[in-house]
Amino acid sequence: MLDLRVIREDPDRLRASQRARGEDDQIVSQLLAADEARREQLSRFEALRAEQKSLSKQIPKAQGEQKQALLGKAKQLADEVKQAQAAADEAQRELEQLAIVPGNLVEEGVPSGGEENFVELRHVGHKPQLEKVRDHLELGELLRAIDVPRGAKVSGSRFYYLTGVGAQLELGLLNLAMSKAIENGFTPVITPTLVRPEIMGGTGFLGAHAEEVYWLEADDLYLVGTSEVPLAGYHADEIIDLADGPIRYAGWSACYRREAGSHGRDTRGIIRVHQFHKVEMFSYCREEDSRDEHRRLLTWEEEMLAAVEIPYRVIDVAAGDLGSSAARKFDCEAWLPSQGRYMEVTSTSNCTTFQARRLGIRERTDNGTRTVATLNGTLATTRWIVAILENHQQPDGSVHVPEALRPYLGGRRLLEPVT
RNA sequence: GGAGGCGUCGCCUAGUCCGGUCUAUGGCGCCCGCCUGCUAAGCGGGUUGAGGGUCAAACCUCUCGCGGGUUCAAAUCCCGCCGCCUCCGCCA
Repeated sequence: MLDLRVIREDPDRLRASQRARGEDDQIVSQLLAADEARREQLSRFEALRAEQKSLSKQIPKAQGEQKQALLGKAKQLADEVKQAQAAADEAQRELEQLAIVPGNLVEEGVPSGGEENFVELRHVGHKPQLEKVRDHLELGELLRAIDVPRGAKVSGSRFYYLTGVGAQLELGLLNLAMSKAIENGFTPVITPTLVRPEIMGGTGFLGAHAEEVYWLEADDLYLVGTSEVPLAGYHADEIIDLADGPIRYAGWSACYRREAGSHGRDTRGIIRVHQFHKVEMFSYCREEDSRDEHRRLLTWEEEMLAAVEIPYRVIDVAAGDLGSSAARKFDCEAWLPSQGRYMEVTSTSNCTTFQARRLGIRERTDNGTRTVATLNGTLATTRWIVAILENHQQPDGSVHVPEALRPYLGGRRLLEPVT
């Protein structure tokens, strides 16, 4: 949700932001009108209510006929107050419904356009020179690391088992990510993965992409698609202290996605699955610090990619592909030898105050409180195994283990096919 | 799953039975000022948050876990929900 003050004071900025996203800027005028209407209804209600209050004070003192007269008057006034309140509530609701429509104000410098209009910022690492390329699933099966048929048997399509070195690789990768996060000052957190509707909605995941989210009807709980959700909810309705700098959490969780709109995409292997694990960085900071914090999150992501020796590129995601809550988003995409393309492995978003406003996360200032900024970024996920297997494959189907992961794989430098 | 108890402005707490004088009491902590060689103590004032309003104030509305209801009037009565605690049952 946007700050209404921004809309009042600088509607043109919101119009420009809407256009950059490729969305309608008419909404801005509608918002201003709704805001004005709400203000009128509210002041009418407040005036009536004040009158009612003073009348209520006179009643217990009055006697006999005078009291009866006051009671009659009060009763009439009570009806008016109720009507005025209903009108004010309605105006408020209308405003809120409009206010959730526009996405976050796009940060300056974001490329405009849609999904394909991203800007490549840099390429890092070297693509492997391979004569014969096996894809991650073939390699995973040779290593007895990935078992898709049994995943499908037990749970359906887009489910899988990680077995043997596959399970070790996953645990190692996530542990490495956690260790690095802790070194960088993050507090490690294992989060709930079932959350209430307010939290899911407050984080912005029940908007356009509600279809992506699993919902447990019997309990009215949602399965999170990322620990960003419970980490954003962690300080919901709290006033936090940012005097000593950003508050940083590294969340470890299972993630669940319905992948409802992606039939036929990435159907092979474990690139796009319903359940995976992720270590997610999450920062709370002051709005004016959020740009710097965003760059730091990106740096930490790149350090992690360097640690597992994967070639990647960094892209600056275009305005139309930001999703509603991000003001800017950088993705790191790993090279995928089997497909000759890049695949998203991290994504870091600066949500500025967009999420925190809905969730009521503020800090104290000299005159009152104000909404903080939230940011998130991926540190490692199950999908990384795809990039690790493919980029480190050897001609015989074995896989080189990046040095940083060796401690988690019994010191092994090479994973070899099981015969 | 069963039974009972609880939720008040940072923390603790009075108020809830019996609706109006609650504009929510007191203490602790914190902030400002006064006083006192320093410290401690003492004295006076302030101290939930949100939305309006103002140059700034004053001031107005909402806020006693959340939502609804009854009433001229709700912290107080009624209903629903959420959370916490105790005991019992079940369970990794």
